[in-house]
Parts: sequence; C-alpha cells; structure tokens
Amino acid sequence: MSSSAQKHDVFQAIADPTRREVLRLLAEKERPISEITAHFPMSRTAIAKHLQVLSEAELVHGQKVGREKIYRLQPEPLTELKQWLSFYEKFWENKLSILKHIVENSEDRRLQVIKSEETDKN
Amino acid sequence: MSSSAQKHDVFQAIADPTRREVLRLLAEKERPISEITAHFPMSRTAIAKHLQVLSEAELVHGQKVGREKIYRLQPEPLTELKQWLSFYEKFWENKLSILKHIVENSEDRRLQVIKSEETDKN
DNA sequence: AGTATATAAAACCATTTGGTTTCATGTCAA
DNA sequence: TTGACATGAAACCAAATGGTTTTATATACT
Repeated sequence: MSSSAQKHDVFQAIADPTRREVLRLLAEKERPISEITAHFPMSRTAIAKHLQVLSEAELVHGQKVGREKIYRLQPEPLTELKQWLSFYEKFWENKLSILKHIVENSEDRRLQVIKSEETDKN
Repeated sequence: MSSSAQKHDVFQAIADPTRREVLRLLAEKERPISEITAHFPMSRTAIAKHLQVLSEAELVHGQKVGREKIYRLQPEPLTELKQWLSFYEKFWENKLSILKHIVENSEDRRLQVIKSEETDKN
C-alpha cells in the first residue's frame, strides 16, 4: 500500500471488499480505527492503510479526538460512480426490455399450450 | 495479470481506467481485439488480458468469428454495482438536501443583496 | 502453396497491493 | 507519574497487477 496522495480514485477505492465493508460500517455511524478493526480478522495497521486509501478517494474523513481518530463516511464521490453507471443503464435496460418481450412471448406460448391442453382434455 | 477464472468481480474489473475505456468502446459497438487495441498505446497482448479480466467479470463476451475474436458488451453485472450504490444514495441525498437548503438560503441572501443594491441605486 | 493477419500462450519483469511486525509517540486515568 | 490505550510510522514481504517479448497456431488472401 502507498500513500503519496491524490493517487487513489473512487473506482480503485471500492474495488477491495474490505474497504467496501469499512464503508458499510461507517455508513451506520462514525467510528474510531480500533472499533473498525474489531470487525476484521486483520491488524489495525492494515485497516489504517485501507482507511488512508478511502481517505485519498475522499470517501471518508478522519478527525483526531483525544487519542482516537474518528472516521466518518463522505459519500459524495460516489456520485462520480453513479454518473459513470448511468451511461450504461440504457444498455441493460434495453436488454431487460428485450428479455421482458421474450418472457411475455413465452408466457403467451405457455398460455397457448395450457389452452390447447385444456382443449385436449375436452 | 492472471487468469484462473472466477477470480475477478465487477468492482475489480472496473477499477482500471483502461478497462473502463474498453467498456466504453464496446458500448458503441462490438469489436475485434485488434480494433480495440488500436485505441490504446499498449500492446495487443495487454488488451487481450484486460479483456480476459472483463470476461471473468462477465462484463464482455468474446466470440471467435473466422480468425477474429469479436467482443461485445454484457452490461448486466453492472446491476450489482447499481444495487451497491443505491444503498449509499440516501446518504449523499441527505447531504445534498442539506446543501440544497444552504444554497437556497444563500440564494435568498444573494437575492436580498441584489435587491438591496437595487434599492441603493434607486 | 505461400504469405500476411488475428489471436493464443507462455515466460518474464517492475511496481503496486495487501498484509505483517516492530518501535515510537501522544493521551487518558488512577 | 506511571501504565494502559490508540494511533503513527517504518521496514519488510509475498502475491497480484499491468505490462512486455517471444513463439506458435489457425485462418484468409492471392
């Protein structure tokens, strides 16, 4: 892990499952490093580095309070992700509408089958 | 870069800027590897590996046609990302609504300033 | 048939990543 | 003031990542 600021963007920051879990914990409430660490099977140092990556991406912000450093969520950079995603939504929505069409068609066919079976019975 | 299938998820796949650009190119239309490569300052082999990562994440699919391998976008896995994001939307929307409130207030104040300036002129 | 094109596969490499351990420092509490 | 607690900082490490070059193979073209 490194540090030389301005290096990590949102996409990289959320790529790691541990960091995503950290975000989830901070979504609940702000927490000091040690409390966050308690939720993971790794060292405090490792978590501190993850927090630094998240901090570079400005997804969290840490403030020293007494001997603790309290981190809180800063979700704003996620808007960049949302923007990126919105470009692709039309594609999968198209696909879904095609799928919907297929489902509707097959549903029609199934109904026809049922209908013909009913006719067979009679 | 590695390959042993099932390893890369969507979050990792989109973490790399080159791969995001590849996705964008494939969003326009399906393309063979060589055509994709032409858009980047790196070797075809490098691009092929990026395509493999995207493929593992099921964001693209490649089909051999003659001597070419044509890749096309498969945006469906992005729904996972969207779901993940939706959890955080409420947080930044809260923040934005606070911001909106501030902006509206400052807007009011600005208008009051303009108003008073107008009054000054008169 | 012979050559050019498109990709695949493998070996290699430097840097980054995600972790560790160790040691130092600041703060709280008795 | 003396520990105990919370963090910071540095050195270290293995594995993953993002690239390269080289070699091989299948297909298309003339």
